[in-house]
Amino acid sequence: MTTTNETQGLNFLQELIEEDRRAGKHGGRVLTRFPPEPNGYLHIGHAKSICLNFGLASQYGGLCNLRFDDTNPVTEDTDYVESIQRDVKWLGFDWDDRKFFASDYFPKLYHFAVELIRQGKAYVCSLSAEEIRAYRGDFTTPGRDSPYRNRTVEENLDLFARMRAGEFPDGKHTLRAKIDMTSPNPVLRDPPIYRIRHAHHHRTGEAWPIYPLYDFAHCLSDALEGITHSICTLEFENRRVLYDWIVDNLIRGERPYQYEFNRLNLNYAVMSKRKLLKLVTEKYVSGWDDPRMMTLSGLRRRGFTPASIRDFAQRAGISKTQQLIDMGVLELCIREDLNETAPRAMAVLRPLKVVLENYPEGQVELLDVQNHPQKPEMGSRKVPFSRELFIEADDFMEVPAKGFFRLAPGKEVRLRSAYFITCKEVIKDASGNVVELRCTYDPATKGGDSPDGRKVKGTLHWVPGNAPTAEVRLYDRLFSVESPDADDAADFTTFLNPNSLQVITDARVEPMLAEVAPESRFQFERLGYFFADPKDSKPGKAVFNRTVTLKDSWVKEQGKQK
RNA sequence: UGGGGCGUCGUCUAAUGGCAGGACAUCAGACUUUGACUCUGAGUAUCAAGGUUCGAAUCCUUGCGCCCCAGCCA
Repeated sequence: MTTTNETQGLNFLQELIEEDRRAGKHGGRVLTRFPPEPNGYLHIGHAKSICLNFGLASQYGGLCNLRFDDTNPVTEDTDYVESIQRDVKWLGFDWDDRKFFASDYFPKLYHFAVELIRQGKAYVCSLSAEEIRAYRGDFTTPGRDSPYRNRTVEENLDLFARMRAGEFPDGKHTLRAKIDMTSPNPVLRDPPIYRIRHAHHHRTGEAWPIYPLYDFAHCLSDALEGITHSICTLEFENRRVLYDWIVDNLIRGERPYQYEFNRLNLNYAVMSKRKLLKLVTEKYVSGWDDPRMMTLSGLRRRGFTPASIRDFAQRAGISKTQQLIDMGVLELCIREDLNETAPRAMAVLRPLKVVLENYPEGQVELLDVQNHPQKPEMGSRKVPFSRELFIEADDFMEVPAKGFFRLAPGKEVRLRSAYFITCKEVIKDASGNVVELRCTYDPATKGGDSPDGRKVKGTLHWVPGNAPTAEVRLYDRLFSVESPDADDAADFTTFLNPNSLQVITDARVEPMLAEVAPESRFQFERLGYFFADPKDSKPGKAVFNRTVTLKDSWVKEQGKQK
């Protein structure tokens, strides 16, 4: 899955693991983990981490655990646990029976904490949250010791036991690691490792009134599972010394090590869970699986394939520099996949009626149309052709622009796999809108080839005049600026793209498309790749989501002419 | 401001003291029954200044810029 491109070197983590294996570290073993907190849905950035952790493991003959980092009961929920598993599986990865929860380790973590107290390296602090903050100092001024720092081991043991017993209200005490209040790294200024929280936990219920904090729980969970390489993102870099301090004090022998790589950012999108949550709860989008969301469930509903996302993660790459990937890369990945696999079909988004004046009234021909121009093995289908049809309104210009080689008065074009037609007359309504084209067809060009060898520049897609309708949802990037969250002053929602969703309820589609099963993928020729919506599409009432457009050098050309 | 990290084409990523390469994007062209796909070609980069060296993106020094850290979130 993570195949190393031959022209590329190894990334720094692959190098590091290879060095470790050469040196016989961990006995040559590789065990990684993907550690989501179940407080939101997975997004494309998580996909990079999943591909990395599972990919590295499989590349080096190891395994990757799925571990829910569920140490904060107030934000976490089983719905999230389920969505995360669904998404990881969908992406194509398997944790077998290695599904773990940090909450499974609560008893062991509690004993580790007691052990730390016994070593004189942790104490119960009775400062309030505000006081702790005040005592911590800031970047330039060192912190001051808590007045509770020198409680005896016995007193700490007693207090911690009573915290665990639920004797104290939230916030009354914390258990803190006793490290160094003057450290230049604020992470080491006696960080709290347990807090009192009388809350319902999605798995342990009311069993625990105290919960470990990330820094304490994560490294020890890694150690308990025998993780060798604990890979996280760059913002955890300053915490590595604390990771090491805890592990060094509590784990003997084989131990995990933390390494950091760059988080993936995409332009014209937001990636933080907090912001995605806000989009959902404040209804800027229809839900976590809104096809405009860069969540895995959103991308899935948009029509992205797991392979395209894996390819994307591979192309993004791993390093330690800030990464802002161009949306074009994601689009390339899905186009490349779907170009190979998606059968072609014809749909007209903005129908313009065409009447073929010389085509016999009442006649219907079933024309044979290829399902894929480069893949005859994908077969063909029949599309009914008759006197009345629809073409795309955009494919006609009464006064053709320079370089426009579609239909215009007096001009001849090809209808895909059908006939050459020539526009004879333009019919308008009272307000001057073009409502119908009167054309003639050349019976000798059946199938789209002219026996006399005359060429035609444009080929248009079409549907029969009695074509069924379908709903089509056109999606565009959710934000109109490259970095919606770069501006601290303005809320990111002010940069939402007002045109990110356009719903067409009366598109006309070739008959076969109206009966398609949900989750079918097609290329609508000349328009883009479309996906029958998993929730809303039904045979007889089709709803298509546009996954991505085709590249369009005509709109680009028009842009240049302006 | 103290600490931690990072600076290579517009973007992402290689080159591990020895020809700055690849991908995306861009531009030009070929092909085309999808203005798609495919193919061909082009331009574009080592943050800066010094130093070490036969030779520096790589090593050293100084400077500059960007990111992260002052939750009882992860």
